[in-house]
Amino acid sequence: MSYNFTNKEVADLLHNISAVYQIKDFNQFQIRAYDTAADTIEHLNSELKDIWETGELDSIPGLGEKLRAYIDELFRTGKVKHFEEVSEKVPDNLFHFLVIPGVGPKTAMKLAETGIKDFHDLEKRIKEGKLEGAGLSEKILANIARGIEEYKRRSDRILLPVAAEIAKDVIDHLFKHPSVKRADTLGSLRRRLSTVGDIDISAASDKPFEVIEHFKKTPGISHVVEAGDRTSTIALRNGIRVDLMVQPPELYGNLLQHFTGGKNHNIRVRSLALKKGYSVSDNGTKELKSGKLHKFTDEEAVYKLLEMECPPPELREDQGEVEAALAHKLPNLVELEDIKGDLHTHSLWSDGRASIEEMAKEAKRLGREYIVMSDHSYPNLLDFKKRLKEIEHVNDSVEGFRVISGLEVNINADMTLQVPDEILQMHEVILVSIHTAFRQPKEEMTKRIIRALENPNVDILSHPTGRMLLEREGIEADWEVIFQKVKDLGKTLEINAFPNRLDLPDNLVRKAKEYGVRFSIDTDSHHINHLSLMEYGVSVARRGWCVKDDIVNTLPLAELKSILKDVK
DNA sequence: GCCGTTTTCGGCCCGACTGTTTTCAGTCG
Repeated sequence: MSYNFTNKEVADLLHNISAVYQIKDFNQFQIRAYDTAADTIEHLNSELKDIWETGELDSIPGLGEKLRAYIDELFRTGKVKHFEEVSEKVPDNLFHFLVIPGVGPKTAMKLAETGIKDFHDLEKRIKEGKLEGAGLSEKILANIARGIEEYKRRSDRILLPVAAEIAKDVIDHLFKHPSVKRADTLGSLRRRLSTVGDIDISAASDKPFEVIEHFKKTPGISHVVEAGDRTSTIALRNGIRVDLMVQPPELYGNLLQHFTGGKNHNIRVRSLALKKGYSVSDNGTKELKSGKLHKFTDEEAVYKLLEMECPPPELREDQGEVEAALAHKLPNLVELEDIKGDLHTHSLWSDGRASIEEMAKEAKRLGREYIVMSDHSYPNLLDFKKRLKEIEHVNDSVEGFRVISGLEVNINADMTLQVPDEILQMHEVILVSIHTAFRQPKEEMTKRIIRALENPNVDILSHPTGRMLLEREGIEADWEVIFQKVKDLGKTLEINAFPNRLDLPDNLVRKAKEYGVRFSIDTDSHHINHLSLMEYGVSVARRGWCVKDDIVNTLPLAELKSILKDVK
């Protein structure tokens, strides 16, 4: 008998206990321990419950004796006595208010003590001016009101390419100020996470105040959230927040280093620096003994002073990259330029919006050597032979480029494939994927995928989890069993580059790589414009620590044939 | 509450901005 909690639920619980501790003015380092543990659990590669079941909780950094015992108690009994005791006199509704930007535990407590029931009640009372005497000044109340508006408008997170596009516009605007010498993305956008919350931007300039003033005039701005001497936050009309940090050019490397890494990466690096006698911040690296300040124009130098390699931004999550950088053993990650072809594309023959020839020409223009034309295998709609003829024809007419015949075949809910083997055998590359019955139980789903992989005609498992970012969760399956099977059968796992998929997700890519699995990075293009989305799949692969050799479509056509045997 | 090549106690990353604070608390990243 045990109770189920997702990683997110456990993380939220620990964050809530941290809030309770903050209200009670507990030791700040205890508070931090809860938040650190929560963050670690939220970003775990595997389900915490699975790790608990195999008795390996002690493999998780940041979980000591006490937190491990609490988590054990949680999974066994469904609750934690200590958590209940410590939150006994804390009103539950407090936690509703923590989602409002600018409202932390202390403010939330004041609101809860005033007898406000929930978010909507709060909104109503502020509008009606009924919150005087709550121990909150007018300015604070106005700030909360604005926070509520912002929270309501804020699309939770945005897709990576959307964020990248907005950031590009902001950076273009910044460069219109003559004093701006350099400008880049920072934070989760620079680390290329699949989805991004806030957009962080850096600028190098000797006139930070002027640049902040210029930033306040960014096109599309709704209002200025805050503005200081060299940092500022604005909210755009679409509800997205943009942070700007400015440093003079000689400190630009320090700035990039400080605001690129994830929280845990930064803590690791700065702790390490302290042991070596340095205090690291965006204002320079200070030698503690002499007080000497090292200023760096480039961030590589910050790491070099600490006798480390400079980890690529995508790796700065404290997932082993600090150790690798210290040992000078960072992987040489795959790059967009390494990609030679695209193994998953669609045309007018299924749900694509361009002909095979148009797709081939555009792919060639982008420098690719080949594509797999993998239309859906609609069994009653597709004239397979006629389509193969057309592929042949395009191969004759588009010179120096190869269209490989393929199909994307549904794995039916009953574990059969959408079309019979004789159809599969007519094609050079077969991708399989789940498009229906996403909510099957884990065991059944795992068996369903493995059955499909065991078909000797099948080459690639496409968008394996079926997730749609910001829309729906992926399927539940025993991924480690599947990865082992993919490896044993010599099949390929797809990293789907389409922006709302990015599937496999980066954490599972890393896990699959441990099993020695090889990957393809494919755009799943349905339009010629989609063919250039490859870079987002490459970002996922890089976040999963993939090098060139892990990716089959870095191979030129001649060598690809050694892996995809039916390719002529 | 966690952690260890200064180890089982005594430390724990660093800084910006806002409010009303004349030295600091709260929030955020």
